[in-house]
Amino acid sequence: MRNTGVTAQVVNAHACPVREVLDRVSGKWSVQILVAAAHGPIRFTELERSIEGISRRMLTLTLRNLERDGLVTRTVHPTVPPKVEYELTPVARELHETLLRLTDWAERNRVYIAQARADYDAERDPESESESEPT
Amino acid sequence: MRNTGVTAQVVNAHACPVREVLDRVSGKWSVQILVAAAHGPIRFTELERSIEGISRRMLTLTLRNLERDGLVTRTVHPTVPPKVEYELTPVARELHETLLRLTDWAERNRVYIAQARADYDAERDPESESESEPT
DNA sequence: CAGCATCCGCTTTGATACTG
DNA sequence: CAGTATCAAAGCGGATGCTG
Repeated sequence: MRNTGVTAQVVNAHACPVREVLDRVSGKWSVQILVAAAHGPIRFTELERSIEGISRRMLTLTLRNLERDGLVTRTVHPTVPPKVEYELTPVARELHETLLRLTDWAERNRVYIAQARADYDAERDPESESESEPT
Repeated sequence: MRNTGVTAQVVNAHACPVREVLDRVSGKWSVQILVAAAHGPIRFTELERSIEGISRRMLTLTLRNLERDGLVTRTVHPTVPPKVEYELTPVARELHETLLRLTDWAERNRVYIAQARADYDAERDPESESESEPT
């Protein structure tokens, strides 16, 4: 995320932006957060619970990065029990749309990929799969 | 890449496929390779040189994963100096198309994001930027 | 409730050297 | 040419404990 360094810049102009996106989205939780927040303003704890596997630390860190990149807005309500809401920015909503295309691709080819993996693994380690017929 | 574990599955059905894609593409070099190979069959060394920052090890590993997922085909030409060519599968080409959308998003909003970052950083560390006016 | 700081470990990556 | 094997370094993520 933070530092791709020189390596990313040697590739064509095609790849650079791709890397940019990826670096911004490749975080283990970034996308989940984006998805969770896509429905509208959401509180810290809400996020924490809807993603669940995430730790507080990661939620905070990722949120910060997202905020830094102008993808989410952070609104603090100075109430007695603190209340902070996060919301996607228009730019992030666009990204979310794009992410949906990827989702679509994943869904359409999920079986293909699973199969490819199975085949590949079966050939490399036939021992663990007695029911297949390599030859 | 290989193991997202339980954490990925607790999120909605929306996010799962996203994670799948991400896990498959989030590798530091996966996308570059996909892009580099999108032009047609390409040899190992060609890839190594066109991506440049990549190490042999990483190129091999990433290529293997891509192959395992059925995203690239590996063709070995049994010639005296070994010749191996990699090519995207139709499925990978589709992914590549989708990646292009992301690229597009990145290009369209690159400035916005850079600005957002600058602003954010300026507010957190005004010291290093004397020319801005925090207040 | 929301968030930060610290420590700690696993995974990923890189450097280097060797082989069919 | 196209890998593979090994080793060490780095980054990322998790657990825990402490605040406003």
